[in-house]
Amino acid sequence: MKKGRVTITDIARELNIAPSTVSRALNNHPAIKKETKEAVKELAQQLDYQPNFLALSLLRKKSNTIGVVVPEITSHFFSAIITGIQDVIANSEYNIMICLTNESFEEEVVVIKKLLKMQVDGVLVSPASGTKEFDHFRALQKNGIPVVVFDRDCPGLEADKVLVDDYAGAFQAVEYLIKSGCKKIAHLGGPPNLSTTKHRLQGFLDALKSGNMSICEEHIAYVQGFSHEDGLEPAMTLLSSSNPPDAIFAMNDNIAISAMHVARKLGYNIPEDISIVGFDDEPHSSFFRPSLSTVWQPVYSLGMLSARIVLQRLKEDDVQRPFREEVFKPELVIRGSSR
Amino acid sequence: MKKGRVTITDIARELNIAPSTVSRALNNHPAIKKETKEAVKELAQQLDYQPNFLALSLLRKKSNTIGVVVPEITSHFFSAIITGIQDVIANSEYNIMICLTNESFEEEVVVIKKLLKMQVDGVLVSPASGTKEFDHFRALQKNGIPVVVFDRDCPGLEADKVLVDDYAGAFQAVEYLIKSGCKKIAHLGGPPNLSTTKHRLQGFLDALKSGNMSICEEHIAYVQGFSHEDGLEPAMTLLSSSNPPDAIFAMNDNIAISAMHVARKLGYNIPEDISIVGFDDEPHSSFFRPSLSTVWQPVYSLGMLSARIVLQRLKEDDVQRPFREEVFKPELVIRGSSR
DNA sequence: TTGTACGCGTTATCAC
DNA sequence: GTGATAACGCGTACAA
Repeated sequence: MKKGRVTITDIARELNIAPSTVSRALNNHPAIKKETKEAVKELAQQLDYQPNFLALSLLRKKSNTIGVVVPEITSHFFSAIITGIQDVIANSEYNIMICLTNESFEEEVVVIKKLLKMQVDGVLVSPASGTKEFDHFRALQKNGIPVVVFDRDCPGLEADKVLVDDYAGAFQAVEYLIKSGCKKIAHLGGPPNLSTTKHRLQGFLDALKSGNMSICEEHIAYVQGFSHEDGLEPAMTLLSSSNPPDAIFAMNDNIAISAMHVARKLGYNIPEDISIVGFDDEPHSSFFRPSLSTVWQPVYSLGMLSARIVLQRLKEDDVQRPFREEVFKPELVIRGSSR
Repeated sequence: MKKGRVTITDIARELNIAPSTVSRALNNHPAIKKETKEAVKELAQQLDYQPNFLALSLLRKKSNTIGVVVPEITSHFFSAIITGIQDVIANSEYNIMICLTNESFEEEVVVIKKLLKMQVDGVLVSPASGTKEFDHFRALQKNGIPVVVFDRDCPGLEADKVLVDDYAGAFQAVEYLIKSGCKKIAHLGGPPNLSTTKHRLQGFLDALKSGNMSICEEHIAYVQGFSHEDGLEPAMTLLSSSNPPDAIFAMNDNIAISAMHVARKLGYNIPEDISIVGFDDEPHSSFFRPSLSTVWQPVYSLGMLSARIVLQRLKEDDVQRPFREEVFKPELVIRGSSR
């Protein structure tokens, strides 16, 4: 009973039986005398015996850990997804290990290597905005580690995927802006490489086309990142031009809020002079004045489903089921920032 | 070279040497022939040998993992702290395991047990709002696991602590409100048990006292949680009473924003009729109209310092240095929601 | 019904 | 300089 934790050997010695018997008793092995079993269990309880997780992991070649790789967690978007993941995993035998890439491809590669070294059993990943190659993910798969991609797609990578129909969300938002009478609709897009950026842009373009509106190149701008600050300059360029738009469909709520901020500074009335629509529906977005129209995404469900898919893969083990691709439908939420 | 990962035994067999020699070569043991060393390293590289983390952990009785326990991560506050922690830990030999308690004492106990079972080497924790006893944390310490408490204090628990001077922050905010001419200052406090709630309340009370203002019980209300929704009803009660306040000092930005929302609905002009000050300085707070006056906290630094302290404890090992208690100073940020 | 022996992958210790 | 051996804690095939 010294410093170290109590092991089955300690219990065995105490009871004058073999460690293996203790092991069997603890694991409810059928062929074990009721009395020994009870004696063992009682002593184990009394000594507060805890099975050694590390030893079990080594023995089973299974760390019971699932890696979760995300660009960042300070936005509500990813933190809500992670909460969904966590709530599912917490009720399983697994633990999750959250890794941040800070939107950097290089850091992502490092993190994946780390997870590989740690022998995680599965990985959930939303790639960094700079990630164009996916060989690091394939390296996981080659080692038998199932990979589930969520929110941001990895084109060409064969894996389970849980995505959002960004195209439909964007299309719906822009279609609504057209119907509400906007004639010059601009788009503040995200980092160009991202699947979400591409799909939302395409939804924007197709909605314009289907509404017989002309597409004006100068009404499309891109932001460098996803924070409020990243939206200020592009919004300013857009709104202070000689041919300003009368509506903005922004990549996300932060950017939309920056645009609102800039628009007001320039003397625009919202929504009278300009309509603004965001994407994500962050909790505080409805508290702005005017409250922000936006596209809601089922973030929590997205996290939960991603986690469930990994757990199922882990259960199947060797069975080779085809990859799943689940696509959630976002929903337009009309509030005060648009006509 | 079948499914399993390549081990030092594989390399040893290939080279007709002993596994222990391979181990020494890989670890740059001084007494080892240059040629064997090079041969081993080359083959290891070629075979993409990865040391087995699990085996090492078992051998060293050290998981190289640090547990991080927080109530939630959807607020910017905790997610920014975690980002700070992660940025420090990422440059060490350790990994972090983030666990959410959802502000529940019961879940917190479960999570701590899990971390104990996983044999984490250290734990960073910010207790749930319902946590009043700390025996589960003491259980960690008894097992030789250093505990660092951050942001929310655990009174009576002997441990390293990284806190914020909530009292000073609150005092400063309320003192400012008094100086700006407010006569009836209300407080929207948090869940009563939390150290942060208590200290901010005390700062509020003492500032009133030092300003020779009377303290009006009906101008103090409490919210159940920290989201926008939690602030609506208490704010409504406060503002629709027969004796409404002309200023509100709120527990955090979310609650302050709810109060602004309610105030506007009731026809108040901000800040002419009522001043509102929050706490936290969330990134979007400056984008509200009027922009929110609030108390800024050095969240990222708080996370970094907490992580550094744990790392140092882990390095010291057996040395019994006295516990540290670091207190960060918050800063009042005056913006448009106050006179 | 229970004990013995072995292996999971690695390193430290003791031989040679 | 290098090889054999033990040990970390556990589960299990095999033997009794």
